[in-house]
Amino acid sequence: MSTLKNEAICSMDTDFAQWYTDVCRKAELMDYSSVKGFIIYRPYGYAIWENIRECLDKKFKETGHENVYMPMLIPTSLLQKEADHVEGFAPECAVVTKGGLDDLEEPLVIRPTSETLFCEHYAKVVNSYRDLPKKYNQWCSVVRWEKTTRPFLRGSEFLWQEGHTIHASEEEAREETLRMLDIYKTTCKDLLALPMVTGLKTEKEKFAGAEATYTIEALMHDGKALQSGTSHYFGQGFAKAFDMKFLNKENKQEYVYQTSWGVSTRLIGAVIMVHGDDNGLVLPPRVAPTQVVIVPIRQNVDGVLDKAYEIEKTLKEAGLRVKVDASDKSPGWKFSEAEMRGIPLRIEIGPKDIEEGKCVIAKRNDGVKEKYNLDDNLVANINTLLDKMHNEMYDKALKHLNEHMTRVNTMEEFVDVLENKTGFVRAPWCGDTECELKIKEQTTATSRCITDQEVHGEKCICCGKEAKKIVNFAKSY
RNA sequence: CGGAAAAUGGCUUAACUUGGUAGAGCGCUUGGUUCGGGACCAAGAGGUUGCAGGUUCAAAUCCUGUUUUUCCGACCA
Repeated sequence: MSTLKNEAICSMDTDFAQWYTDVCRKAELMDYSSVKGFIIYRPYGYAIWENIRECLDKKFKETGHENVYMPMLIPTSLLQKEADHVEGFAPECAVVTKGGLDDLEEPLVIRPTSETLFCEHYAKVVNSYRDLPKKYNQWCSVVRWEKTTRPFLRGSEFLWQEGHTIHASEEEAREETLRMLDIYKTTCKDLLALPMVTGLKTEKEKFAGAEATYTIEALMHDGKALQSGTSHYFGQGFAKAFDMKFLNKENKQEYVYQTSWGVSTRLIGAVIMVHGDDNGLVLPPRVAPTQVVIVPIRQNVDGVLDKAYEIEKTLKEAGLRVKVDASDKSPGWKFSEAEMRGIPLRIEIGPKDIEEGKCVIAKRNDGVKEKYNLDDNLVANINTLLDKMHNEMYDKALKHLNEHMTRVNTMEEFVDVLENKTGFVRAPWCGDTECELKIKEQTTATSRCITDQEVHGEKCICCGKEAKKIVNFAKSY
């Protein structure tokens, strides 16, 4: 492995925030627009999102969900129907007040999330238990007027999917909430090589209007947590506010049981901050827009480019996403470029290799270079390498997560671990929002999720009262 | 939203303190030689300095406002 450092990218240890920004821009994932918090998703960055979307969309459909599209604008009065919901979202809404040159009768909110729109629609179309469940999803962007913005992690506009389902029973809705949480978790593992910590949010952290919020939390390279997706059980809260009733089997009116769940382009931020290194992005093979880049060496020597294209054709036919870099840059330049963009495998092919009937394949995650025969096994070898890389990346991330998951019993330990070791800190908690706020004030750490660990007489690290839960705390993005 | 810093060809930047024709490196274009970790030669193109005002004979430079970005807090997916 070369020790060459790309000068364009700040090293992670020098300044992690700067490193992150450098990677986003130099890997050409995004660019800034002239409106604060609204970014341009460049082709390479958007392609990652498309791959995430494709994978999830398939799973949503397999589990009986249908895609729909709701309007972007919500009448203010509609957003205000559910008290907790409006209280949670009102401070960060962008509002349209003019149509053409005239003031609007009623201001229209640009959707920060679409619960209210789905509720209004569901209330109209559902009459009987025979109409249930309704399991809709939409892919769209939402707008939340954020004060501090960062590419992919927190934007004023971001791309996401929001699933909204209604059911005839609490049991079925709760099942749905957990099913979608599991789909998120397994997709993160199988597609993005991201291990997730999952659990229930506390009262303070849960979604505005939800009865229960489940979360998937990832641990970034710098020891901070990132909420990467949520799945909510709403009970009948919205149903009552929006009058979503159905006639059940006993011929009685009943309110529907509801869920919603979403993941966003924030997942791209997680991929960058979990897998990346000082040479740039490192993309998990299954989500990488380009899985293999072929770099011809001495490409103007007869037969070299032909061979490169021949390999490309073979790999493409095998369903791999592959590109030949036939630009007239030097090979070294191409290597660096491919590394910066996180392309999983790089095939080097030159006159010497062709003579030997071989090629060199370099792995992005660890830089290991090996020779492979240019024979019928090449595709199989590459697929093996890609799977191996995926597992190595997941295992490395999981190791990092496990090493930064610390159980403590006192406030002193809590502060010490948080400051010196970073990562998730597991601590007993009495269940009081008061204590959560105090912990946040003292340490800047927030509760990320409640674990399912049993409590055996431990005391709350904040107030010393009987603990009710063991909670994962962390500093977070 | 508070505190700090920044904005000059595509990128990194010089000139700003002390006002006087915006300079470089990389990248880009054309031609040629190269090619196993960011190659080289030659000839070109590209900026009026984030935006808006003000001061001045004269503004990248001084003043005011504003927008965007970065970092630190508060808020939040």
